[in-house]
Amino acid sequence: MLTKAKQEESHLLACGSPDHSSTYVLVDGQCSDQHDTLRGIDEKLQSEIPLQESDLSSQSLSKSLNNQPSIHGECSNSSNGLVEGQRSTSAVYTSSKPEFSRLMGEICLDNLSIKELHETFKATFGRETTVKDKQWLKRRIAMGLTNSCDVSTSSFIIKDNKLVSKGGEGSCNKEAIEDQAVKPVDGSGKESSLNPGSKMEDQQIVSSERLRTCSKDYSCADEDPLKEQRNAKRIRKPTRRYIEELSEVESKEHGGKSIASVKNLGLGLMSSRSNTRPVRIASSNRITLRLDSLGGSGVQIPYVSRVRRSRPRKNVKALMEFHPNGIGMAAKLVKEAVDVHSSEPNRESGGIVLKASSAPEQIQQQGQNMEPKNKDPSVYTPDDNPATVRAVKGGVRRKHHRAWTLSEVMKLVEGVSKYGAGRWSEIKRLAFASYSYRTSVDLKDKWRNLLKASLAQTPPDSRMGARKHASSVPIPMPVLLRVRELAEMQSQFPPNLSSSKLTGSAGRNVNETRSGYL
DNA sequence: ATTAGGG
DNA sequence: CCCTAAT
Repeated sequence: MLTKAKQEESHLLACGSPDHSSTYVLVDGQCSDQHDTLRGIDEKLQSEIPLQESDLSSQSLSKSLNNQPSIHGECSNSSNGLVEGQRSTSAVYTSSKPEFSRLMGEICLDNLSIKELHETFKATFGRETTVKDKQWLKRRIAMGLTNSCDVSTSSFIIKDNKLVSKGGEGSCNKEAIEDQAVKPVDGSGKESSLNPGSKMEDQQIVSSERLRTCSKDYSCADEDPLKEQRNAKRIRKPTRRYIEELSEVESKEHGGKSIASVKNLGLGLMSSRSNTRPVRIASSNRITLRLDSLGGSGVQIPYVSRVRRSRPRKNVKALMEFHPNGIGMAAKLVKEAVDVHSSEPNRESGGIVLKASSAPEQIQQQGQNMEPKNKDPSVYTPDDNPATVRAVKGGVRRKHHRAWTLSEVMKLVEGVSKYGAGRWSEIKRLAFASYSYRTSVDLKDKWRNLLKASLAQTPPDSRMGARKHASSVPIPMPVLLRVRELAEMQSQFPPNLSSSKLTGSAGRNVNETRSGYL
């Protein structure tokens, strides 16, 4: 067992970058300058390809496209062997990935006309292309869909931005490249230097996870007493909310009032605090109102500038029991809020307040979270910077709403294909280890949306001109198709854990297969 | 602590 | 996204 794990680990390490996420360079109409630049480059690239093909990208390309059939073969062999009695979900899901890639890369794309290729390209990258070269189109699309990152595009992008030539690296660090693609010259060095750390982390997590999975598989015999799920949805009490989602209107009004109410309540405790931390009343609406409705005592609590909520909320609830009296509770809450600020600096709460004191925490945060900001040019948002929280305006939004990147989506899809829909925590820990935002719930939600989209994509282009959906990333249809496929598949073979009482060889194959993508 | 669903 | 209920 242990030795096997060791082997796998080393294999993993040998495979180079564990981050197999895609590196397609997306650009869409929103950034017009880049758009134009890229457009021009498309043509340029077209002619450059032969050259690069000969040296760098030819092997990587062939690796990404041609190598997979072998993996696939190996995989289907193993699964055929063991699918007999008890089905191994792992094996099944794992096999679907290469299948998909091959499908995309060879079957689909090969049969498409140039026009169709153009459409697919547009769907995949969110922009048009004028390139006529069928091969080139197929490759780019396949790349975008396959998550393979070693391609000519990377080197070329960097070249265009006059960045240090990363082209030498056969294995590309996607995040670094993407960062640089967006924010070429300035302080990006900091972030890129941090990347190796994340890579290591990723690897370690993966390998340890693999161990865990393995042992679990062996320990669990087949059990199927509860096989009813999937049919009946979980029934739940008609959910009763504490308070309706605040409307902007309400917020405005309370923004001004809360000051007064605070003063009236004479929470002197605040004034002492206010020396250290600038008062932020505008943003306290939400919590305030919530407390208000909870306590019923009309308490208004400032300072709690949109705290992470998950933690404080618990406390609020607990406190409610013992402090029907609003003031005492309020005091405690304030303290809580302060604690949160100091110990858990995060975008939501931190922002402004932290800016006053010092910034080192932010750096640390960046390092820990390895937030690949602005990975995707096409979904670039101006206030994407965690530190650049919406300051003045009273519109403290929720979690800043990070648009899902195509690469994120694909990671998600891949994760679901590997671990099954529903194992969000697993997917979170593995596929999304480097994305600190994106909670498992986020993943779940996104998957739900993807599913919806994939099922309702029948009318491809009815009316409703292309005005709205340009804002968010247009999910490539192939991906949607895969989503649908996975959904169907998983409804048939519920990812009932245990699933595999694999024989040694089967388990090994599964793991090896998976590492093939890393 | 995680997951499913409703909002 | 957020929130609650269920597990």
